[in-house]
Amino acid sequence: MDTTRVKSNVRLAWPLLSRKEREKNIRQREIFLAARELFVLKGYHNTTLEEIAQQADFGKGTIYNYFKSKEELFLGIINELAAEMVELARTSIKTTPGGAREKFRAYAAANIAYLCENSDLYQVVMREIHRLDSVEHDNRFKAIKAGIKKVWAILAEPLSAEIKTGKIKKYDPIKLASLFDSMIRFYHFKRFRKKRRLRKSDIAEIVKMIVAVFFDGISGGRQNKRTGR
Amino acid sequence: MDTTRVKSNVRLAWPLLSRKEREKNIRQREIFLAARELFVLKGYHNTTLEEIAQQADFGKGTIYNYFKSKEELFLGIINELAAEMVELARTSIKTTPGGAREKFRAYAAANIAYLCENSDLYQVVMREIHRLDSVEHDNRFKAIKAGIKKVWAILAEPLSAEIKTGKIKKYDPIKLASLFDSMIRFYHFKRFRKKRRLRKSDIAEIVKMIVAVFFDGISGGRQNKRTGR
Amino acid sequence: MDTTRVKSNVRLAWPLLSRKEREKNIRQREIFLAARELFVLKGYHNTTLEEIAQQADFGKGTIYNYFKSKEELFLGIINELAAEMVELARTSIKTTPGGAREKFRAYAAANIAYLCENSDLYQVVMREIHRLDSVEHDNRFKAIKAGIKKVWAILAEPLSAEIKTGKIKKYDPIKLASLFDSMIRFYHFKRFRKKRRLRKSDIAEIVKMIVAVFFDGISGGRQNKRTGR
Amino acid sequence: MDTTRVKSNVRLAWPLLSRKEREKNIRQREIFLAARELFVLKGYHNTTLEEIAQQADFGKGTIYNYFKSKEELFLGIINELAAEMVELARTSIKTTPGGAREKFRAYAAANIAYLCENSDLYQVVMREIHRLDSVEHDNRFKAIKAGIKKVWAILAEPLSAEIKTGKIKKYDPIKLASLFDSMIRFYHFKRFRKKRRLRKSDIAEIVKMIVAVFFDGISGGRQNKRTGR
DNA sequence: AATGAATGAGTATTCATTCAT
DNA sequence: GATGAATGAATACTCATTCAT
Repeated sequence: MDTTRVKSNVRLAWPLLSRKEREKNIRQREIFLAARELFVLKGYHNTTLEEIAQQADFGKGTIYNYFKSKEELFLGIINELAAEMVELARTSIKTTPGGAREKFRAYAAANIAYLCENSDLYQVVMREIHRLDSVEHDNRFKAIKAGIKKVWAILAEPLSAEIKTGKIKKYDPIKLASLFDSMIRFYHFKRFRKKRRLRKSDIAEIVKMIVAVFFDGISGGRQNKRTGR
Repeated sequence: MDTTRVKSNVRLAWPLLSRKEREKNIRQREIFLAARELFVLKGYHNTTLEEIAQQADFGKGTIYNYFKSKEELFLGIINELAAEMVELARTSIKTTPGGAREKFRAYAAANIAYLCENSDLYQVVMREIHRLDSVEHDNRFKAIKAGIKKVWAILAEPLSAEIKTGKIKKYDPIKLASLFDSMIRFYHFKRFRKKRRLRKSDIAEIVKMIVAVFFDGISGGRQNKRTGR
Repeated sequence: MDTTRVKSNVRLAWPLLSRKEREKNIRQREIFLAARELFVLKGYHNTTLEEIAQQADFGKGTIYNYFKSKEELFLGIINELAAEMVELARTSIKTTPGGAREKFRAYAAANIAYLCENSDLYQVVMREIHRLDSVEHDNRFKAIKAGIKKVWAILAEPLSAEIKTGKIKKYDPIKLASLFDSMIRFYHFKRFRKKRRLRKSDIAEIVKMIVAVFFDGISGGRQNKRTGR
Repeated sequence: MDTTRVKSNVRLAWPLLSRKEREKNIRQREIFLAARELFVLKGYHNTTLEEIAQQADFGKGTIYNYFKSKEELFLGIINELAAEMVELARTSIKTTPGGAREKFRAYAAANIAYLCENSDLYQVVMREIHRLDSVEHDNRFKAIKAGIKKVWAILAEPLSAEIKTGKIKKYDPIKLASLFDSMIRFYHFKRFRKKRRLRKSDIAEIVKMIVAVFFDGISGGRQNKRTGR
């Protein structure tokens, strides 16, 4: 685009968006993040648009130039999370070399790290996601439902492969996948015990334990003496 | 009325509660259950006191003779669940003979069965529990936080014992306990995929799988052919 | 009803409504009238529920115990007017002895007198009725549309009869009826010229003129000297 | 650009308005018409400036360069109508040869034809005009009030003349004038019964009937067979 | 004790108007 | 001049809570 600016042949590769559009996106993102932060802090129902506006440092009405309603704002947040979770799973599983164990280790690490960074986001989504069964909101949550299923499908693949080779016991791979997902989530329950930010080593340790238990169980045998706590 | 109330003071033998008090308790319970059913069905925020009153077949004002506020009603429900979960854990673990594996199997079965019966209750609690971090509600949820910790402590005990004998690898028993808890919860995530009520055999199968994975891992070896899918 | 109160055989004929219901009706009427007064004064859009509540001397929420919405309140007012107009027409036409001229004279007098008493009501209805064509409100105004048609049908009857006898010229009686209605309405346009309440003699005079013009036209001839101004 | 703007000062010969001013007027007219169309379609309150701007193909802010406010825009429309109605009356009455009957026939035809062409405009004005009594808007509607009075005065003139000659009965000519106006308006009430556009012959027929009734009344005698239905 | 009518604080949303670009 | 993003006052409606009966 913008062929008039010929001389500078760099950086023009991508724009596609006018300055206005880019600024619009930025502001939309600002509102998005403000809403996220507040939903996280106080929950969906307990957050007023007034507060979101204040947090975003915009007027109340401005928000409606970017989002159709409070609910859409919320759904946007949820769907973003869903999409990122799927992307996370895909990347971890596909690009990590090795077998299921290595792939799952990578996935667990990435997942926990991500949810750590965005642990608040995770909280708010989990907090509200249980409306899933509520009739009226049913179809609005399609995206996240689909996302979860997709993640499980992605995780199930390497399991399937190794089940065929006998390297993994014959369980329903989808069930295993979702079981592993639950185990990852266990970490987040712990979080409400200690508020402190976690260090990388903490995550690594947690991941090691989850993966070890998932693949080898807790029974018997000699085992790493140091980390085994 | 109340022909037992003759001269005799016998009736004090057991109840310790006057007829009035007993009736009061009964009515309180009625309201409690009505609220629970609705919270479950529609979520805390989407349930009005009007509806609860109707469901309980009482006047709206009457509810305030039994509960200080809508929130207290809700906290009552949550705390009841917490107490029951603790009781469930205690019973399963203490009374089941055998080692950790047997005790955990019993606990998992009891827990899932219970949450199955009261799956709706579970849903509503999970739906709202994430406010735990929310500053303003922090202390109101003390009871359930304590309950969860208590459950973990109970579960950790047999693990500790077997870790000492080397029958179980050296992990932090509390972490293991909460990890197992997460695995049980995995079942509930599946629930929003299929609405149908589950049969007893379904539960048994799920329990078998969870316990097997938890204790033995998914790796290798010959394995029960029937359940292993 | 209420056969237990046998002795007093008077005044029990009608009640059918408990004291509560009667009080409810009274309060509903109070709100109704308050709304009417304000709609009249400031128009539908410029009247807030807050104001209505204040005028009715109730809390804002109370209004919603009696009317589903502001719009329903308004439609209630409109429909009431419509119903009363029909009743007015029916009574005037059916019960007045004599021919079309006498019946129309009675109708015009009754109509003007009524709209005089409730001239404000008439104003507000006219003010908003022109939304009739607005797509979205179309079916909500069914009642008043039907009412107007009904009035015309009632008026058309005696005209039809006399057209058959040749006493009245051969025009479409429905058109004549609506034309007469328009002529009555002319009086109301005048109203915005002079605010003062009108005396009975004013109405009589107006009616005489309208009826005279409608039946005999303005052309020619000797004519009643007193009213003819 | 603007090649006309050469040295010559000729272009001042006629317009008295600079090109700028002329363009300004044109744009103002565009906005005016856009607003009119929308007010007509959806009513004053239900039309947003956003929509007007879009319809006029201008930016929202631009409108404020031409009109001080939404209300002024609306008042402009009303006043224009008033002015045109006066002009219509003046032309019809003054230029039509013959007596009152002929003049009134011409006026009725012109009026109905005009309001037909602009029936929507008429609707919106009528829809809002009843605010006339509303205290706060009182003086803003001065122009249209004056317009209506003026129209009546114009109509009253030929009536006066013929009253003096005895050709018309002795009624207050102003009252007669406004009564005739009401009769014309009867046509517009009918409109909400049938949406279809009306043909010229329909108008002619209506006019004939109104004039006939107004001048001769509906009573008795032989009468034009074709139109008399 | 039971009731439910009354209450009004609280909220999402709209839209005329302003103003920086 | 033209623009439209930003604004926030304004408003219909909800619902937990109170209290007179």
